[in-house]
Amino acid sequence: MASVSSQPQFRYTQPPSKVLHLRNLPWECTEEELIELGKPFGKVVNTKCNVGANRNQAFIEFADLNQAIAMISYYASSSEPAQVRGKTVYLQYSNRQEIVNNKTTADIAGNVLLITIEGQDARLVSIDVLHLVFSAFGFVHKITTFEKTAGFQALVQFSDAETATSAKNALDGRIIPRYLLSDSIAPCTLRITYSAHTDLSVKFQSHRSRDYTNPYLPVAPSAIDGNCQFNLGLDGKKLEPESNVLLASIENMQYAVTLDVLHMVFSAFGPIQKIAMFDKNGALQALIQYPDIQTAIVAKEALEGHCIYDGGFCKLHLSYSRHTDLSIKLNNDRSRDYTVANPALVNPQPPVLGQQPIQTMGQAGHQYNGTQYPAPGMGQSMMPPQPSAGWGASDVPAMPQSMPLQMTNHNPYAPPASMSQMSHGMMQMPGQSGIPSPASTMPHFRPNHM
DNA sequence: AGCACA
Repeated sequence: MASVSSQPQFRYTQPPSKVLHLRNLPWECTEEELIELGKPFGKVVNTKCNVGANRNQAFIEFADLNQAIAMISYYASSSEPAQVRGKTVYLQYSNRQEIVNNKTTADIAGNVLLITIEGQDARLVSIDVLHLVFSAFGFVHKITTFEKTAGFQALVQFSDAETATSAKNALDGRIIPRYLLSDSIAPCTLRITYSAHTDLSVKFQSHRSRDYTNPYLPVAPSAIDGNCQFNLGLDGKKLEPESNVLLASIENMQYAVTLDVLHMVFSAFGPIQKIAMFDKNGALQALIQYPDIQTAIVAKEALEGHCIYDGGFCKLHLSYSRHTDLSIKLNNDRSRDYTVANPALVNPQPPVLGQQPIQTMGQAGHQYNGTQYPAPGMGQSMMPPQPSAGWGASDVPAMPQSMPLQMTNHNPYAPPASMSQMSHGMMQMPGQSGIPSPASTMPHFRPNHM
């Protein structure tokens, strides 16, 4: 009972070390918090956080072995467990005697972030979605994407390391908000480190790379047509069971497409029960519900690839939605239930911020399971330094609605400042004022028109 | 909730 020397080491027989191993830490745990935790027991000379596959482990190294013993002993007999922000932290002696800090390029702050997108459908995350996500923290200069053994990755270039750091701190380990992705895309987790790059080289605007500082950069031929898998949801990429609800993506939307326009176009094939419009991947999408699958099939076959307007404008791409019955909360300019003759619903409600029939954009922050993270840089005028909402409540919900189409139109690109000035989706496409509105331009849908 | 290293 006394002899332990050659036994495997169990938790109660771990030999003391001035290094303590901590687990079950919260995501946001910082070096400072580790120091706070250890400080009552001695001098913390080194820490290492975000350790392990889940990055919820850490190490604390004390100056003296007795200090580590004091901490272990204290919590061994304390009725209160060690905690970081209310979360119980489990402590034990490390099996090493000192912390080895391998500072790599991934740890050295820089203005370019290396993003690894994890998830079954990571490759389907468009560069526009990434741009949207990262723009919440400051002007994004450039993005390149590529495929490596690590999976689908992107480099995102900010002006400076501070902006990059705020984005990294806020987004590392988070998922891309669901409302930014097609319904059928599996959750995508972002893993973020610093890149050693300082200035990315982008030759073309394409589906793989963008330079947002240079609107005159030529568009890569591959991005002009054909290669639009990202905008299309998952057409052809995945098995899509037929459905009475069609998902329509509208490409090259030089003209506004209204609910009434969609109703008119899709009504040609049968009665429409419901329509819900929303922005996704920076493009307009709509769900159109027919009473039956057969009608939807006919409509899809007839309309796929056709344009609502002459000249290749507002090209439709259709897929089958997973929905079978849309939930329309209220009738407004973006969603309508044609089956309900409820007077209360017939008159459009006043506009609601971030209104979304399918998902409530205003609550998007809840995608993050209530975990709070620091304010994006753009929020400072509205919020104190440590707001509770991140981009969930104030910033990003406005953006999907205001996102200009970037590849399919040739608007002058919004200047950097506008991104942080944007509020509540009010940014209209610049340079479009001379184009007749669809209200005065009857959409002449022609089945044979390409 | 169980030991780090791009």
